[in-house]
Amino acid sequence: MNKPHDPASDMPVPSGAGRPTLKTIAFMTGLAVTTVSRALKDAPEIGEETRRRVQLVARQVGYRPNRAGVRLRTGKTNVISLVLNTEEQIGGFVSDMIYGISEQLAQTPYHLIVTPYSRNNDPLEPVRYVVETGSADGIIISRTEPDDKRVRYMTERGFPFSAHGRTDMGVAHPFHDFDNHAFSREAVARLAELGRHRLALLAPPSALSYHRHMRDGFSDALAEHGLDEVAFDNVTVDHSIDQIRARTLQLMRRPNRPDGIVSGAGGATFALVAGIEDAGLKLGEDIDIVSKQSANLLHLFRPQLLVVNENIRLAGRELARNVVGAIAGAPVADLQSLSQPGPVVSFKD
Amino acid sequence: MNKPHDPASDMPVPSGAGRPTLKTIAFMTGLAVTTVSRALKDAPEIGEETRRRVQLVARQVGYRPNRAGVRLRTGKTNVISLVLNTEEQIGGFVSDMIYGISEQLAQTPYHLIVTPYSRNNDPLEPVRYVVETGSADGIIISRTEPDDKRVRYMTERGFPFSAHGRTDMGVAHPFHDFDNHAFSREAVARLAELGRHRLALLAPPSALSYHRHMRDGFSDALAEHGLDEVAFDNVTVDHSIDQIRARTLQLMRRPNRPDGIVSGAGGATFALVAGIEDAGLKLGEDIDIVSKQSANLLHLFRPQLLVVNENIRLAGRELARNVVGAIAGAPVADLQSLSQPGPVVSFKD
DNA sequence: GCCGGAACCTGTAACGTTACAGAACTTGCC
DNA sequence: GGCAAGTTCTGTAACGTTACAGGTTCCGGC
Repeated sequence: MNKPHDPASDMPVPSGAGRPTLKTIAFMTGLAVTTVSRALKDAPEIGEETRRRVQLVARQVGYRPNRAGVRLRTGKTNVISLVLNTEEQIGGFVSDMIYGISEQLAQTPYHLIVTPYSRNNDPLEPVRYVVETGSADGIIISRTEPDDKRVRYMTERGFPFSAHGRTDMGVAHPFHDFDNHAFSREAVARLAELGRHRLALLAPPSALSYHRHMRDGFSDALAEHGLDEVAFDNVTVDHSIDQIRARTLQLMRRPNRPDGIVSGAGGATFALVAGIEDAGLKLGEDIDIVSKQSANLLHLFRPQLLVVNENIRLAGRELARNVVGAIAGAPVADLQSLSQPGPVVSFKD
Repeated sequence: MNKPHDPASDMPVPSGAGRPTLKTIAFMTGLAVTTVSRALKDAPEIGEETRRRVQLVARQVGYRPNRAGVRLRTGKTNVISLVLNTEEQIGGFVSDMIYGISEQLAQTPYHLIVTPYSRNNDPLEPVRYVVETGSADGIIISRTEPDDKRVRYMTERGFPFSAHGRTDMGVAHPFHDFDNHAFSREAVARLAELGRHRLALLAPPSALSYHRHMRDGFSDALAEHGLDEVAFDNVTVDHSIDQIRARTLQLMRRPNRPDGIVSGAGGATFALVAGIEDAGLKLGEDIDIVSKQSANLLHLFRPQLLVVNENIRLAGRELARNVVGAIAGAPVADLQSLSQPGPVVSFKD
């Protein structure tokens, strides 16, 4: 009666609306959908002429693979998730990070999706969500801890990720980090050079990995130069401006106040300086500060500040590169990088 | 011979690996996949008990709809795209924006994806990409222009979006904006109050919508208070720190230099102050500045600064709310909001 | 007893893609 | 001439979901 699968009879291609699919190209070239699919990804079993023909047509009609189709079939999402604490510190840290990641991903099929969590939530929660629902192929985390639940979770499951910061838990994993040990060593060395003797450190929260790095560099350099430490550990760079300012004021009123401070974050340094000036002391005379910064503002704030720049955009690029590498199965050793601090910069004319 | 579709024989459910799908729940409840799908979305033609049973099982096994499946079938992506210029100005504007959007989207099925473009690219390009590939259900744009190609493009195609900033092209569309007209009026009023007579405006780039708003508010208030304007239009808040600083120095060296400045952005104010001080002038004595800011840093920078806060996180929330509303088909009039500036804040003790 | 309709459920197909198993045709070799 | 192997293409099925078109059961009314 009726031949099954008469290709002309079952109207394989929608009238012209919508964007082109493999079916559209198959219809135009007279080939099977499978062939088209393969021709577009340069599979070996496709004839040279066919391949060229298909790719030409695909380009002409502006074919773009349907992400949902690919994702459903292959499980590959072509998405990288950046997991962020939405109450992160002052100073525009995150913008640069995102720009860096975007920059790097622009040349790949990956999209960047932002997965937030708030401070009161478990940082593992968003990671678990992404892994369990398979909503991304890889994750970028920050605020890494020495013994990090998220790193353990993803490592155990073989889920590709990259961490902003190292861990200390005996697992090799992709990361990018700034060498905070070198930073605080350099900072102390500079303060020693300036004849400062009693130094304090405004460090990151002790839960985070780079707390140790910065603190160790600080201590090592103190010993090396024979300087004294003034304890300043009731506050971190993550505290609010008002808290840092108030605690700094307290500190500066103590009889054995520091004459040099190393600050781990540019935003915090604003508050630090305010506290110092609240105490009636003068930057560059009574005390010197070496501060890390990611935005280029401190030299305008007080030209007496000594500054070390941290390039967060670069970190974003590296992290994106690493997580893409991890997805592609590159060896972990190739996916780890440490960014060295530049020189301590002075602006005193 | 063999009965077709013996439900027991064709192993409908994978052995236990992977996460649960509708099929899993269908198998567990003994219902059809269709029924399960409907029960989960509270369709009317499902029996009360069945609905409860299905929902219970779904909750127990931690069912989450496969986004790719939904997307492929319905075309709905459950994604909002934030289109960003990756070379945006100093000051961490974007972080807060993203936090605000995330916050708002957290209570919805929407994910946030960041779609970047660099300055040399056409701003329409990423928008076209998202619309053409259907990679999001809605878009948030910023840096809105009075006659905005992107707004026109999306409006013509009926693609849901929300703009950070208004347009002036005779189309009603969702937006959130800060009332920059009110800001500059207030700012001028305050400077008038302080006895300042010759004012300059550090405005946003003239291509952007809020340039006009801020400039008009400025001019209106000048007229109202009988003050003079000192031209300062060879530089905008988007210029680099060094450029703003240098041009400010030039400005302040002119014989008819201003004794009051209104600054449209916190980051630019840093450079502005630097330029003023380069000229040997003193803030609060020779000149007063009223500046908008989104990060809370200016009062630490110079307590003499007068400040108006702009809540970018709020803007993010509003924009997210608006674009979700637009997707849901809410009337445009409900998707427009204007944020009023707070009072001019002073920190001189 | 039969019909109409409500209430509730099922089966099929399709979204766009790719894995897999073949099919058709060519070529080389004995 | 026949057959194995290679080359290049095709067809089917499946990923998980929902739209749509039924199907079955039950009940009330005449």
